[in-house]
Amino acid sequence: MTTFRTSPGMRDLLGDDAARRRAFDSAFVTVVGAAGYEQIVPPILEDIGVFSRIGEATDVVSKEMYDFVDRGGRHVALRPEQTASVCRAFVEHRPSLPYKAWYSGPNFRYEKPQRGRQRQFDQVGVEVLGTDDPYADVEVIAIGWDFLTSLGLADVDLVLNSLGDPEDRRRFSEAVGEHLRAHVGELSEQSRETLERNPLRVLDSKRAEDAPIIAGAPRIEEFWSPEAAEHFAAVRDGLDRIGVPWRLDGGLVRGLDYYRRTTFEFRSGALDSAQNALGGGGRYDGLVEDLGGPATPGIGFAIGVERTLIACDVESVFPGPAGGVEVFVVDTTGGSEALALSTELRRAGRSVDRGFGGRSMKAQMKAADRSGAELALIIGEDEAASDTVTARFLRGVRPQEQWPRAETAARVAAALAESKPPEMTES
RNA sequence: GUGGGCGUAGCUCAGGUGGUUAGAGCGUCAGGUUGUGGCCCUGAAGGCCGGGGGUUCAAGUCCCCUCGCUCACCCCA
Repeated sequence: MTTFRTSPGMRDLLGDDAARRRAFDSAFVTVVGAAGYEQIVPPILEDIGVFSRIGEATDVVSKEMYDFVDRGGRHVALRPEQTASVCRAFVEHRPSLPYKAWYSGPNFRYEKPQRGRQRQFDQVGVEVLGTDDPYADVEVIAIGWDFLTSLGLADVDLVLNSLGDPEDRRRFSEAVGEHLRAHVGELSEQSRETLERNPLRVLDSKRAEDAPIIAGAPRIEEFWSPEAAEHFAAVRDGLDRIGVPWRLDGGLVRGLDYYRRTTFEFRSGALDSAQNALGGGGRYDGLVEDLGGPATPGIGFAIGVERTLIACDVESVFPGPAGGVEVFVVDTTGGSEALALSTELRRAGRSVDRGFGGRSMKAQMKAADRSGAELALIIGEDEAASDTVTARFLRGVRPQEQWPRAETAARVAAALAESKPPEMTES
């Protein structure tokens, strides 16, 4: 018999891992919901043209796309990221401005898998379309920062840069290319290859032999237009105003071609430097137009879920919820009593589990213990005959009691209310 | 895509230079307690040793191929 396992770079999330993933989402929703963002759920599959606009020169588009021709002859692809999809949806539906949206879901890139780099990976993110206000940049960055902080992460750096306007970026790229080609003999082999494809990305190199040449390279700020410089100054002032710490890095060049002006990255000191980016984003004022829409400015970020959870593990924060039920029903009369009682309690709003298969009381009690339940409700021959249940308290010293069957739901409610600490009231 | 390391029970791992029925801890199940979990004790189930081929009287162990994971590079979240 052949067995199957997950495809390379894809994995199952069970039990606690799935619960943690859900809690991660919910922490994100708390932050973006508080800022007036609405959810968008674009399809996972799009016409490949949607993603080509990310940049034909990028690896993400040129080498890593999961694309195929469907039965109708359409050339489609699984999304490698979601910004392009959101912009396509924006053009298709034209929501009112500014359009502030958040998303959470899987993306696909055909790469060699590694820890913190899956072929199917989840991202959460936000996009703001329709305003070029620098304080929109600040809001977006602050949301990312506050979200990571809310998870308990402490060892995170916000790295900031501005690529200027498209013309600035083009001139800068040219000047950098010129400089690097003048020193091509001193560059590392990898950087020489990168130079051919995208000179700016050489600035990202962390190899020691490249450092002196990079240090002597032209600096981006010399190429900023007055407008771009002013925009970036406002972004930095805004971050200072709300106490989000940042660090300038003129070498920050993100992987996708559509960025202009503000770019940023959240880096974790808890991860290896090769994969220390938890997420990042920037301004992409031309993308909506590239997708056939009206000239519309945009800014957003995406945060990698798996990688961020690894950082949480290293920092020992965000363990995720414990799970479990409140009540476990033990039935040694054959199971129909547990069926009836657990259904009744569930309909009354309690979380209840029970055993199957008519196992011994000892086995059922073990299961009750493992279920995490506060309370075990036991129905044996005696209880069935006397129309009662035995309530056994699993987490404390309270002795077990016998309750009239008809009062069970009310008694359970009272017992659970007593064992829980009083709810804190929001001020 | 390139190179290194590693694949033994559900999980974490032992298994010098090849040598009968492949082990431990944890977990699971059952019993010790003929109606009571956690602690303790006893027992059981559970592996074609990632897959295929080769060398050998004999392969978990050596060789080749392959798949997967992992690390580095590349790239990126």
